[in-house]
Amino acid sequence: MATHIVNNVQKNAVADKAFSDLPAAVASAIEQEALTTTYPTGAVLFAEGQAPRGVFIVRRGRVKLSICGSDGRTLILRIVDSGCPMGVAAAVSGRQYEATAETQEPSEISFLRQCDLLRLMRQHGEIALWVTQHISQDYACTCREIRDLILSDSASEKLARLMVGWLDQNATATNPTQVKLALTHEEIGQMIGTSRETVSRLFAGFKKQRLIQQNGCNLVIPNRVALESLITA
Amino acid sequence: MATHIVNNVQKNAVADKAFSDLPAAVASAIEQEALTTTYPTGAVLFAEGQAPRGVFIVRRGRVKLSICGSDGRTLILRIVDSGCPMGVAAAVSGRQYEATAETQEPSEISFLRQCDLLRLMRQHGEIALWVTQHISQDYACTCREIRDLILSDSASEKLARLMVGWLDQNATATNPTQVKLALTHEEIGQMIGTSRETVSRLFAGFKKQRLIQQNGCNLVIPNRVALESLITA
DNA sequence: CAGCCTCAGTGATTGAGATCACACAGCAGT
DNA sequence: ACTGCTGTGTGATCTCAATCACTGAGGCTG
Repeated sequence: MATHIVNNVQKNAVADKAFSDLPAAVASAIEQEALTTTYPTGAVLFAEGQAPRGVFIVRRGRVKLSICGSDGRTLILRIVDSGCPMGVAAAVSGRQYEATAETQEPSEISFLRQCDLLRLMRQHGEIALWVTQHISQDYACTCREIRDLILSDSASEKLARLMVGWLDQNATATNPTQVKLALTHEEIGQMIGTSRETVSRLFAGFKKQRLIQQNGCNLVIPNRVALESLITA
Repeated sequence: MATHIVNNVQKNAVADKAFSDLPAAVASAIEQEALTTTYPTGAVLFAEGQAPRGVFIVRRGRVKLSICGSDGRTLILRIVDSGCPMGVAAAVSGRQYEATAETQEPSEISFLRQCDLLRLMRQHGEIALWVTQHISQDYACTCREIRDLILSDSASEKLARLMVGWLDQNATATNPTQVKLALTHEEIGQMIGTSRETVSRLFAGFKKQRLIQQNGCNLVIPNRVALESLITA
């Protein structure tokens, strides 16, 4: 019973976060239309190239957004967590999904059908604006991604960049120098566009240089500035 | 006199193209608010990192959209031509411009202030939708860009991809196997993320393999299929 | 416990492309 | 003609990371 209550509290908190920038009435309009489901790890919500069916909103869990080349190589665009909608651009434009969304852990996902989304957008200007701002956010994020992949051809710079990004996300945590490492070396490689082996070697190198320490899945970055100095170099 | 008339005709045609998906009344609402100016080659309309001032719409000419790394290297996202709005995402979200826009030839550009754009979006649902679809189009385009840069680490594959893209844009031309080469090798390198010298060498190689012929700024691609075979390879 | 996964660490080799360093062609201006 | 300037073509060298090929470490299941 206790856990049940806790779950409800969490759900509401997440809902607030998801639609925090919308009037409550409008948010509940979305809530009514959306269908929420629980997925296991590794579930594919939608795949690159599919015709859009609607928008998925992460309520709980983490989802990996990636694109892949014909040669099978994968690039992870970003990891999406609670409160973020996915596939908005595709749903609005009718163009095919630009990426593949796959759950990284058991996740609770809300789904809003394309036609319902468009209708809601027409009815409520605020929703249209909300959608637009989320797309432009995704766009900006993708531009940063592309920049980080190009402006640094040294793999160590890319890794340093990624880690600094982790620190930024962690700014509010109790221990801001520590991040939970929820990705395999392979996945890290897919985020920065290098091979798994290179990531292994870079980790070893960073440890030797005392830039990072690792115990289990906890990554400690004692000296952020030192890491940042790798970036401009 | 004759040339003057021709110019007017072109302008109208362009305007039609720009707002072809909007009701005429709404399009003219935009026209009224927008301020059209002529820029020389090399003018910077807005730069990466600047606070957004509004949307720029290309009426005539071509504009280069690029992002650049701290080390000075540049990546050209795309070349924008008549009818396309630029900086929409930034104007809508209030986030800084994600790229730099620079004219590649003398160009006529309309400018719509951010506040006017937002007001128009609120007043006319169609404009909001139009904006949203343009952003999602930019997003999709950027995703393709990122894919093409990653899924091929051989430079020749990237160049082949780029050229096939040129052919696609040229589908309607009188001679569909011929494209006008309006970019320097340096710029081509910036589009596919390689050095100028590599582009030179690749061109030489392609000519030797009879994949392309070049006289002046005309590029003839006699055998599209052969070029495409480089891509999956 | 043995067998079988997935991850991680590390050496050896290799190759593609960056970089440096030229030479040259075309074109504008004084 | 002389001087710049910008864009191009090409050789020589070098460096970084991909790739191949292992060895282990830990976790799960039968």
